Amino acid sequence: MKDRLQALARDARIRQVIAAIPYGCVASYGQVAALAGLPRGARLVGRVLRHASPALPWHRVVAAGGRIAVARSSPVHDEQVARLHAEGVACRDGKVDVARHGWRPGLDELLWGPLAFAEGED
DNA sequence: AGCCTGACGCTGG
DNA sequence: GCCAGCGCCAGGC
Repeated sequence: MKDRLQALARDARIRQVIAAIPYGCVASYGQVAALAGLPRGARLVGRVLRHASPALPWHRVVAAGGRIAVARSSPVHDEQVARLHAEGVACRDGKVDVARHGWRPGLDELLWGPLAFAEGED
Protein backbone atom coordinates (compact mmCIF):
# COMPACT_ATOMS: atom_id res chain seq x y z
CA MET A 1 0.00 0.00 0.00
CA LYS A 2 2.91 2.28 0.66
CA ASP A 3 3.96 1.92 -2.94
CA ARG A 4 0.64 3.36 -3.94
CA LEU A 5 1.16 6.41 -1.75
CA GLN A 6 4.64 6.95 -3.09
CA ALA A 7 3.28 6.77 -6.59
CA LEU A 8 0.71 9.41 -5.77
CA ALA A 9 3.35 11.63 -4.19
CA ARG A 10 5.48 11.21 -7.28
CA ASP A 11 2.69 12.21 -9.59
CA ALA A 12 1.87 15.12 -7.34
CA ARG A 13 5.42 16.41 -7.54
CA ILE A 14 5.38 16.09 -11.29
CA ARG A 15 2.14 18.04 -11.50
CA GLN A 16 3.57 20.72 -9.24
CA VAL A 17 6.65 21.12 -11.39
CA ILE A 18 4.52 21.40 -14.50
CA ALA A 19 2.34 23.97 -12.78
CA ALA A 20 5.49 25.92 -12.00
CA ILE A 21 6.53 26.32 -15.62
CA PRO A 22 6.23 30.06 -16.28
CA TYR A 23 3.83 31.47 -18.82
CA GLY A 24 5.46 31.71 -22.22
CA CYS A 25 8.06 29.08 -21.42
CA VAL A 26 8.42 25.39 -22.17
CA ALA A 27 10.20 22.57 -20.36
CA SER A 28 11.14 19.13 -21.61
CA TYR A 29 9.78 15.92 -20.13
CA GLY A 30 13.22 15.06 -18.85
CA GLN A 31 13.62 18.48 -17.32
CA VAL A 32 10.31 18.23 -15.52
CA ALA A 33 11.20 14.76 -14.28
CA ALA A 34 14.58 15.92 -13.03
CA LEU A 35 13.06 18.86 -11.19
CA ALA A 36 10.59 16.45 -9.63
CA GLY A 37 13.48 14.39 -8.37
CA LEU A 38 13.13 11.66 -10.99
CA PRO A 39 16.34 11.73 -13.07
CA ARG A 40 15.20 9.15 -15.61
CA GLY A 41 11.50 9.61 -15.27
CA ALA A 42 10.66 11.38 -18.49
CA ARG A 43 8.16 8.67 -19.34
CA LEU A 44 6.48 9.13 -16.00
CA VAL A 45 5.83 12.72 -16.88
CA GLY A 46 4.12 11.50 -20.01
CA ARG A 47 1.96 9.13 -17.99
CA VAL A 48 0.95 11.91 -15.66
CA LEU A 49 0.11 14.24 -18.51
CA ARG A 50 -2.09 11.62 -20.09
CA HIS A 51 -4.28 11.49 -16.97
CA ALA A 52 -3.78 15.06 -15.78
CA SER A 53 -6.51 17.63 -15.58
CA PRO A 54 -6.71 20.10 -18.47
CA ALA A 55 -6.22 22.82 -15.88
CA LEU A 56 -2.52 21.98 -15.86
CA PRO A 57 -0.34 23.90 -18.32
CA TRP A 58 0.43 20.61 -20.10
CA HIS A 59 1.10 22.46 -23.32
CA ARG A 60 4.31 23.86 -21.82
CA VAL A 61 5.81 20.40 -21.71
CA VAL A 62 7.64 19.40 -24.87
CA ALA A 63 10.00 16.62 -25.86
CA ALA A 64 13.76 17.02 -26.07
CA GLY A 65 14.89 19.78 -28.38
CA GLY A 66 11.55 21.53 -28.17
CA ARG A 67 9.76 18.96 -30.28
CA ILE A 68 6.03 18.57 -29.74
CA ALA A 69 5.78 15.07 -28.33
CA VAL A 70 2.48 13.99 -29.83
CA ALA A 71 2.02 13.01 -33.47
CA ARG A 72 1.59 15.87 -35.87
CA SER A 73 -1.63 14.26 -37.06
CA SER A 74 -3.06 14.26 -33.55
CA PRO A 75 -5.61 16.93 -32.63
CA VAL A 76 -3.80 17.26 -29.33
CA HIS A 77 -0.78 18.43 -31.27
CA ASP A 78 -2.69 21.30 -32.83
CA GLU A 79 -4.22 22.13 -29.51
CA GLN A 80 -0.79 22.41 -27.93
CA VAL A 81 0.55 24.55 -30.74
CA ALA A 82 -2.47 26.82 -30.46
CA ARG A 83 -2.11 27.19 -26.70
CA LEU A 84 1.58 27.93 -27.01
CA HIS A 85 1.02 30.41 -29.77
CA ALA A 86 -1.57 32.08 -27.56
CA GLU A 87 1.13 32.84 -25.02
CA GLY A 88 3.66 34.03 -27.54
CA VAL A 89 5.54 30.78 -28.06
CA ALA A 90 6.02 30.20 -31.76
CA CYS A 91 6.13 26.66 -33.16
CA ARG A 92 8.09 25.98 -36.30
CA ASP A 93 7.49 22.64 -37.96
CA GLY A 94 6.19 21.07 -34.76
CA LYS A 95 9.06 22.42 -32.77
CA VAL A 96 9.59 25.21 -30.27
CA ASP A 97 12.66 27.40 -30.20
CA VAL A 98 14.07 26.22 -26.89
CA ALA A 99 16.85 28.78 -26.97
CA ARG A 100 14.16 31.43 -26.92
CA HIS A 101 11.37 29.90 -24.85
CA GLY A 102 13.06 27.16 -22.90
CA TRP A 103 12.46 27.44 -19.18
CA ARG A 104 15.67 28.21 -17.36
CA PRO A 105 14.85 27.59 -13.71
CA GLY A 106 16.96 29.40 -11.23
CA LEU A 107 15.96 32.85 -12.28
CA ASP A 108 12.39 32.83 -11.02
CA GLU A 109 12.98 30.24 -8.36
CA LEU A 110 16.06 32.03 -7.14
CA LEU A 111 14.05 35.20 -6.79
CA TRP A 112 10.61 34.01 -5.78
CA GLY A 113 11.26 30.89 -3.78
CA PRO A 114 13.64 28.09 -4.68
CA LEU A 115 11.85 24.91 -5.74
CA ALA A 116 10.00 24.90 -2.45
CA PHE A 117 7.48 22.75 -4.24
CA ALA A 118 10.01 20.05 -5.03
CA GLU A 119 11.13 19.62 -1.46
CA GLY A 120 8.45 19.34 1.21
CA GLU A 121 7.12 15.96 0.06
CA ASP A 122 8.80 12.60 0.32
C1' DA B 1 6.15 -13.41 -12.67
C1' DG B 2 6.54 -12.04 -17.38
C1' DC B 3 5.50 -9.51 -21.38
C1' DC B 4 3.74 -5.47 -23.77
C1' DT B 5 3.15 -0.58 -24.08
C1' DG B 6 4.03 4.35 -23.77
C1' DA B 7 2.39 12.53 -24.37
C1' DC B 8 10.67 10.00 -23.41
C1' DG B 9 15.95 10.59 -24.40
C1' DC B 10 20.42 9.77 -26.50
C1' DT B 11 23.55 7.85 -29.96
C1' DG B 12 24.62 6.47 -34.38
C1' DG B 13 23.80 5.66 -39.34
C1' DG C 1 17.39 16.03 -40.70
C1' DC C 2 14.82 11.65 -40.40
C1' DC C 3 14.86 6.83 -38.75
C1' DA C 4 16.29 2.76 -36.05
C1' DG C 5 18.01 0.87 -31.87
C1' DC C 6 18.48 0.57 -27.13
C1' DG C 7 18.00 2.16 -22.39
C1' DC C 8 14.76 3.78 -18.88
C1' DC C 9 10.54 3.69 -15.22
C1' DA C 10 5.84 2.26 -14.28
C1' DG C 11 1.45 0.44 -15.11
C1' DG C 12 -1.98 -2.74 -17.19
C1' DC C 13 -3.00 -7.62 -18.12
